[in-house]
Amino acid sequence: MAQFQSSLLKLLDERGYIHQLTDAAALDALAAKETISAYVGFDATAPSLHVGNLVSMMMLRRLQQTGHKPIVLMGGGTTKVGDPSGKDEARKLLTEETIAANIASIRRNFDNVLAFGDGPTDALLVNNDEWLSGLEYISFLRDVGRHFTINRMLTFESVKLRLDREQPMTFLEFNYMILQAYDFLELSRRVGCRAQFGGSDQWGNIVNGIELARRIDGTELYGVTTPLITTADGAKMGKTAKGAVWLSEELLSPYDYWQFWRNTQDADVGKFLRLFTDLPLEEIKRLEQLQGAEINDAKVLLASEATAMLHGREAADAAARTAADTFGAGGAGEDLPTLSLGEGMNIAHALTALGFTPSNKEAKRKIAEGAVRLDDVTVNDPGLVLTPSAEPVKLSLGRKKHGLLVR
RNA sequence: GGAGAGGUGGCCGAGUGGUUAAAGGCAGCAGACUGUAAAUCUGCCCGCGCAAGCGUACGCUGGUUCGAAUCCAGCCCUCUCCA
Repeated sequence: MAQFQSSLLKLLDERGYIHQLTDAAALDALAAKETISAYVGFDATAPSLHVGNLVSMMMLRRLQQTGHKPIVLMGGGTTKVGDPSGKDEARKLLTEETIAANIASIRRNFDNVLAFGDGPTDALLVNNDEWLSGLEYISFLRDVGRHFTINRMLTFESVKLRLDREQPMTFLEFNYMILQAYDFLELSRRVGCRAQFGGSDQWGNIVNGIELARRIDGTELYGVTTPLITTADGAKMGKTAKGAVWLSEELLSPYDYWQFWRNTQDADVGKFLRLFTDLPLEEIKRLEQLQGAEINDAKVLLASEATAMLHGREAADAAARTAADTFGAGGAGEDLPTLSLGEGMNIAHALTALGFTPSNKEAKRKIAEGAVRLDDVTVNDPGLVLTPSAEPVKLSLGRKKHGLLVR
């Protein structure tokens, strides 16, 4: 493993963020010498980022921690075009209003992760729509388009995949990678951005940008990609059956977010602590070596630190307290999801309303299996009608899903 | 353009007239064991309904039949080979 001089690359390296870098020595020297700025591009297709984006977000945080300037690039313009990779069919195009609303709410995902402002190392948020929408076709083709060969573009994974399957790929989408490369050039011109970070799937796009800037402006730019973060059993991290693990609390409550981290596998604890918390490495080393039930302490710490970074210390503490009350003491914490019974409600409907079961049918099955409890007493009657009581009642499905029924 | 093969539940994949809400696997959920872990074993796994029952479902549209995922016709899409 390379020995880095700059605190930035040292930190990224020892915490496990680095998969590939373009010119390691030069970037290292540059980061050791001066304050640099680097960016990560994010899609604006949804109103929130998810855990899959977290590694890149953390890279920006590390950048700021080591005295550099992070740039969050929102793909307002590129989202209008649609990334051809990922899904194998063309995405539906979003309206400008939706994109703007998405960007505004994604910005809040960063509230506690980065410090924004006007200072030299304060984070900056830019929208590539600023420069992409104003592009003039002919001059863009002459200045930028001539640096891309179709031959090369056709070899890109995202393109090849489509063509191999004979799925249509529109000219619009085909331009996506050029626009992404152009972003890097534009950011280097506008704010002197020197590096781009991204997932390993972004390697091609990053290299395109670096090459483009070298050819047009003669500027040296750098790229760093992160490894694909998988769980110990090989699954892509953050993908659950219910979909993405969202970062915004409107889509996933801080309590559920805390639970997501709390349920990390033993084998992943060290890796995740390094990537997703600011805990010192010596402590992480100690924590990941805990054996048996003791490693649960490390998971609690992981959950609380990760939640605090996103939702604030207060929300993290509340989630931790609720978990301790519910799982440790066998009681019920105040942070559990609650359901208002109103006039009374069938128990199966309540389970579905809380999101514990996908359908009433499934809820009844779970009751038949003996998995449903009211204040820790197993429920046997699938037709049970719940009536509101003064005191909240705890409704549980299995070991992990708990909710409060209130009047 | 020609010839062949095929489109089945979240995914893979069996099924070629009735007992088929559709084998099996994966994923998922629950139970046991544990540590809110992993592994393992067991159960569940379209929806509505307290229930009886009802509604949807095997690419699309129509047809044959008491009865169709299964047969027929047309259409759409995919794959392989030839031009």
